[in-house]
Amino acid sequence: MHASLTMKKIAKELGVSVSTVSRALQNHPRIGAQTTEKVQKLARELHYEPNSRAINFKNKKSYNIGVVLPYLTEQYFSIALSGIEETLAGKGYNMVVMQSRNDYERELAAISSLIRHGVDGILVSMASETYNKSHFNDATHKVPIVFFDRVLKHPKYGAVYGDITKAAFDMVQFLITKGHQNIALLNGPNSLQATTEREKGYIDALRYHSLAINQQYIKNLNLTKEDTILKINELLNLATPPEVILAFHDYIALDAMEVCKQRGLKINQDISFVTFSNLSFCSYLDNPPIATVEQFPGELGSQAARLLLEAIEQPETYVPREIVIEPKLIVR
Amino acid sequence: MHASLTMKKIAKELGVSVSTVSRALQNHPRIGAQTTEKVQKLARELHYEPNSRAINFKNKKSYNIGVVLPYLTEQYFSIALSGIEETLAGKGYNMVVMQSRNDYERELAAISSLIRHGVDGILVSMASETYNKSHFNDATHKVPIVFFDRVLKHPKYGAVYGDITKAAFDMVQFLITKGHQNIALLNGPNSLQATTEREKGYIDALRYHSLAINQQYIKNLNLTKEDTILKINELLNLATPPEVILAFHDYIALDAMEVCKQRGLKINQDISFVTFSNLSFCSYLDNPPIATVEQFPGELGSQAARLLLEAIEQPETYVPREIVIEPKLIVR
DNA sequence: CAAATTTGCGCAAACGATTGTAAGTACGCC
DNA sequence: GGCGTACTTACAATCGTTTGCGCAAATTTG
Repeated sequence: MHASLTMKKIAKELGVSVSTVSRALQNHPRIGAQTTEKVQKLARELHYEPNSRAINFKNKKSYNIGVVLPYLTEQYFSIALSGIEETLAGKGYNMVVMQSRNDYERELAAISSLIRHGVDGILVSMASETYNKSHFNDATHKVPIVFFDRVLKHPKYGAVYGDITKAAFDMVQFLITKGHQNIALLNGPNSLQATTEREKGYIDALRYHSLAINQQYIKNLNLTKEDTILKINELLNLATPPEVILAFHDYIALDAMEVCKQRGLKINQDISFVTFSNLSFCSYLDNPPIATVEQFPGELGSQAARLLLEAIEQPETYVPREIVIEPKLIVR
Repeated sequence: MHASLTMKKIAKELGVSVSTVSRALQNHPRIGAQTTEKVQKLARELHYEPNSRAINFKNKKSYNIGVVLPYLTEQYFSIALSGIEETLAGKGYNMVVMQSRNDYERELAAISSLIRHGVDGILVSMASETYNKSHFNDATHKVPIVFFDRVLKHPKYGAVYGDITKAAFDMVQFLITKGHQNIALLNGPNSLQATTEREKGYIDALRYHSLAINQQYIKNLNLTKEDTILKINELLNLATPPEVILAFHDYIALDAMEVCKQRGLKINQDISFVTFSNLSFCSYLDNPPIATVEQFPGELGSQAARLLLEAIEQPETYVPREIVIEPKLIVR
């Protein structure tokens, strides 16, 4: 492995100086044509490749971007990651990926590890358990940070996210116009901004259509399966159980559907579901959620990557800003 | 951002030399107690962090590992990636992820990009369209390569994979003991080693139980949905259509099931499915494949990462080797 | 033909940290 | 008091590349 071929060797071989080799390889005009040719020929023959570690050191850049997200195995995030990869690859950057597993400590460790490894910037989709946000503040003194999807809204950070309030509003409005009245909301954890916005859209739509708001229809989940089962049972045990359940995630809907089936309810007949994530496998279900919201995670990731690259490459003119991606209602 | 605090500044501030600062921060015994204390105190106050780019340069290491796999969005690979991340993080390494999208050119570009970015080693799960393998040979002159799952078996490379032949054998044997005779195989593309092995296990099991091998029951797919639909229709159009179909992937089974349903067949009644990947959402199906093979992708990734780290950290004693992970038959 | 300009190339510093070697001081011992 | 031994710290080289500057030789100009 690695004979460690440097410019020095090429220079010695040809009896010229290292600086001449360097300039010849860059086609610098101050180097003569024959010398340039001679150097490039030998470099090609020896398969010379510049030492990226030395170049990174000199340029104070690594061309690596850190990405911190809750779970790689969640399709939503892996699609976002795909979008990020695509955008970065086009600009010569690679991505270093770490999972927070929705854990604050891990998120902290991931960010500091990325900084220690010398990434040029960081894309973050926050862990649901992140209540203390000061580590982002510390980190941003070192490298620019852009949030995507699970964002921290603050003028200091760039952020790319979907308009959850509107998505929830549209969804509820769709259900109302379909004739539904008893619509429950299986919402996410309180720590996520999206949870608040989803609830707002839900309430706004009910108000807009002059329907009563039943607080018992609104449940916040903590992302564990037990809690989902608990909360769906609470809904089904109500005097007037909901006809439609708005689940913030496909997997939540699936778990809830299981409970319904066990209780003898027929999905899309006795009770229907709509969701907030459009995962590919749902189309294979016999009774899929009747509607869903496409949030374009790939686009989210891609835009966030673009924003971060701007922060890295034009730091003088860059102003952190927020980009909103319009979600789209999909009726099955 | 970045005031670029270096040892030089600390040294100047305290009127000592840079080397003293360096050694004081390492608690080197040659530096006096007060000096060490003084340096560390100031470093703490100024939030000094060593410049990782300079250290990477000096150590000729980046503590970054490249990972090239077909698709991030395939749950199987994202689980493997999770396993890789976990193992690497424990050893102070981060991972740089790239997708080949099963395309040879992209795989090539990914590997050379990783090398240019200075990763210390590369984990690869090969693209299905990779017929020419010479780029791996070129790359391994620069950094060690370890394959996982979709491996290239060659003494030069480490490799971690599942025993597909045994898995297929066990699966077919299970079906035979359940009384099935007409078992078809929807296999992967020819370019993948696993395809050959799966076919071998399938044939071995039939032979072992003295059953005839019907070549019409064996179909190789090219991973496009159209091809899957075409091949499943060919199977169903046979004079004696199969009772059970062994699909090499859950998504293939799902697409095939769709076709069956459209043709009025009842899943798990008129025709059954078994698969070779145990994706989480299948448990939510009303009629899931009756059996599947758990291949432990996380374990695969984790072991591959361990092997690669060995190649990187003990290059003198490292000998490339193959690690086989025993798959497990799961009956639903 | 001398002066001015261009052309071609090497020297050396720089990036930030590590580390072998040297050099200085203080101490104890005979 | 001189010398060996600790002890403490500084100097300088090094990793591989880039780049400003300077110095020759070649060429053009008046």
